[in-house]
Amino acid sequence: MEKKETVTQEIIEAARQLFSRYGFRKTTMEDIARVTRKGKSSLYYYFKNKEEVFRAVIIHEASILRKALKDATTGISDPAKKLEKYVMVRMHTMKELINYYEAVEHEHDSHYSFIDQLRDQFDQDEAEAIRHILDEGVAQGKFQPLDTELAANTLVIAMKGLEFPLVWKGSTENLDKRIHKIMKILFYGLLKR
Amino acid sequence: MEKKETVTQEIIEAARQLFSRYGFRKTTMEDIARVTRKGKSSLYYYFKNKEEVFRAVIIHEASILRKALKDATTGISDPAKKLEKYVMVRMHTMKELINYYEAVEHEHDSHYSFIDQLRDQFDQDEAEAIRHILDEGVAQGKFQPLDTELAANTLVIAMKGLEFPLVWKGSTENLDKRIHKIMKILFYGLLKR
DNA sequence: AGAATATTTTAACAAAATAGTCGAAAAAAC
DNA sequence: GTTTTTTCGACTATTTTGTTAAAATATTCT
Repeated sequence: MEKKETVTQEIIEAARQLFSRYGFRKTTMEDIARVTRKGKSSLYYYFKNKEEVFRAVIIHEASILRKALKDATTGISDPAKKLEKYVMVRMHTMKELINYYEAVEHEHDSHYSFIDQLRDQFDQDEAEAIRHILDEGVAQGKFQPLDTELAANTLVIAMKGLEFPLVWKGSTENLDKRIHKIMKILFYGLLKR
Repeated sequence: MEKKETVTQEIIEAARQLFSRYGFRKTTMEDIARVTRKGKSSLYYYFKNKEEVFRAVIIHEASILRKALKDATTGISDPAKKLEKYVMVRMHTMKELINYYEAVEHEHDSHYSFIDQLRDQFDQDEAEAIRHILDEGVAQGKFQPLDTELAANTLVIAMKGLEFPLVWKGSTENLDKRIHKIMKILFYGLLKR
């Protein structure tokens, strides 16, 4: 009945911890089983395979991120501030997810195309969310009239560009400064006046 | 010549990072090789096996800890403050070494007796260092006369007792409070007056 | 109760990963 | 140019790991 759903969630939570700490490769089904206090085989009653567990975790995390972004920006009316807040939260949250990244980026060669699929989906959603903010800005006469779809895509690419150094050095101050700098450049080209 | 020593140190440093992040089990020789930009086989020119690398790392860390303790306490003349500082630094540094712990504690059953050896040696050194501080306190008339050897051993055991909850929750504030509390209790039973 | 269904465990196995070996090539020292 | 030191790739043996199927156990329903 609902038991299955509960256990599924427990497994996802356990897997989330492990994946985020050790990455996909170094996390074994046995690790997950141990944390959930189950036999390794029992996991296969809830998930078809390891990849499915990973997919579930990623989707779960993505929804968390989406909610965080929504919560952080809903109160803000000024589009510029909203955009900056969005980028800020997005980058900081993404900082927690580096290990998934690493797990994914490195063995990108082989058969992990489902990740690319998820990523593309997420990028698309993100571009749309940003475009919405940009449209708002244009409608309010705060932003210059522009191709918001193109601009949104550009911003997504820029954020992805910022992610890579994030993997290397975990210094939060530098990240904030970098974000601020880029946002400022962006705004001075974007804002009317 | 000295090249060998240099490379050995580089390997130890790389292994240190990896072991502390992933633990003994999840760190592979290939991981270490990758970080040091060497072929996996090359490592065996410097170390007999994985266990040897681990041993070298542990020994290195132990010496670091010893130095940190010495540096932190040498300037302090008041034995009570010195003792508190010692415990504080020791616990906080130990916090970084949890992953070694995990790596060791879990597969304690099998052939890792060399760890116990190292641990015993370290405990002994520690007890001696603490006893020295206690002796000083007694000599200065700040501490009640007491069996300093017994007291030192007790303190070592107390610190080890504090380590376990440390594995569970990483909250630094709670740790500080707990340490403070214990130290206070200890001092009120220890200090003259 | 016992039948039907849901969940867990056991045992097994193939494929992948991993620790460790060896000899030969490269590089460095002499 | 010979010797010594260092690196590396190919190979092997062993262990780990993902996955499956069937048996065992627990839970729910009638």
